[in-house]
Amino acid sequence: MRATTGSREGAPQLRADARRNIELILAAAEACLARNPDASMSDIAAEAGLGRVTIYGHFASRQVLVEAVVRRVLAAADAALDEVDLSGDAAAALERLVDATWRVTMRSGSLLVAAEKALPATVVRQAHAGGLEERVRGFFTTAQASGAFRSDLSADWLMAIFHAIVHVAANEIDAGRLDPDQASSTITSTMLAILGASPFPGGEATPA
Amino acid sequence: MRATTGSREGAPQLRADARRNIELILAAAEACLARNPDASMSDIAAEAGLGRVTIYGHFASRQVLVEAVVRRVLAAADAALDEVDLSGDAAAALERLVDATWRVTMRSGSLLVAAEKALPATVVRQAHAGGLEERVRGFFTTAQASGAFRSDLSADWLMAIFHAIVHVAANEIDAGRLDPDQASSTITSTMLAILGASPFPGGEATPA
DNA sequence: ACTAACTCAAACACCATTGTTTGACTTCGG
DNA sequence: CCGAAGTCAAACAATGGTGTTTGAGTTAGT
Repeated sequence: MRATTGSREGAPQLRADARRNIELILAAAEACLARNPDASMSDIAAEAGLGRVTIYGHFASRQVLVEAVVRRVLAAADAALDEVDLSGDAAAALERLVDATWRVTMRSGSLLVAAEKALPATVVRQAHAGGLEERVRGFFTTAQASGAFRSDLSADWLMAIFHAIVHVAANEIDAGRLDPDQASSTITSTMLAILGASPFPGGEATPA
Repeated sequence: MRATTGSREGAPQLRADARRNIELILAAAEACLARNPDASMSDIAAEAGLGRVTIYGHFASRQVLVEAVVRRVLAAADAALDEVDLSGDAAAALERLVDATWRVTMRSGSLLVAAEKALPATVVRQAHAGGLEERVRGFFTTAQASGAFRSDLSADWLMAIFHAIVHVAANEIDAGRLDPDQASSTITSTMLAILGASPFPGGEATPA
């Protein structure tokens, strides 16, 4: 091996199987860490069907690997959320946002926990800040400014609550107390209540 | 030492300093684990100002110690919440409940994480179930039945959201994005919105 | 004051993990 | 088909945790 890059640099021209294995490793690491943030390199290697040493051939350390996985997942999330139409009726836009966020979160699982444990914490926040957070915060603030959402709770607080509720839904499903099919609508309903907005026509049922 | 009990059993009649040290250990473990769920026995011993071996003299293993701490904290929480008057106006009762819960949570920190990592998970849920959860769930269900809170979200979901929001508040304070003095009122305001209830007279400001 | 209870530092065995090296083996690419 | 690139099992050192033993020192209780 030349330099245990793990990312693109000059142009080492990796062989085809090497590139394929890097992909396997990243996918395996993503799956393992989503299940258990403390997954070891052996676990990941086994999941990838490769030798543990092979991983070190491409990623210099566990930290480097975790960082690569986090970047990858966050990039995918960013791309997925970029597709979401946040214009038009705020309540309808929120439902679309929740749907997309929910799908993304299902894939990531406890990966964020692994990240915050193995990374300097500045890396995690910086990676989140680039695009992802800004997009959601922008949606909340403009909807607040237009009067569609209440303004007495800060956009930061709303974002934090939003993320937390999504995670709660995942936990509740895991505990068997929430039907997976109802997760998205339950999250939307809860968020709409917090935001002080009426459900859009055809959306959630209004309480008596 | 006789039997490394850690709890009451027959009646070994511990000496005064032993009893005092057990108290020190439990307090130190509570503080350490609240800070870092992975705190080692050495960390805890240092925090208590005792030798590591002394801990093993009273608690047979790390798991036993963590379990004891969890029980202790949960008992204290249960006692604190037992003091709360949950009768009368539902919104006012909620504010009292939030206040008490917030105070309790401030002390526990990430201890619950430590518990779920070191304990068989059945122990944790069982310990929670005894009194604590039942009291809160009971409050939600009766308030829902009386029409004070919306009924289209399950009491389980509401409880989970409640706990999550309290934790979010702690994190946001930690990140410097939330004023500690406003935490309790922000939580109350958010929960009232979710519950579809109007703030009680003299409570939170209503959004336009 | 005397004894039993308790504490504690040091050293031990044990285990899981990370990260490295070696040398034989397999596969890609020209 | 041949050489370079890549893989991998085995073995290695280093680290850091848990749990135990020992033996000497300290403290409580009577």
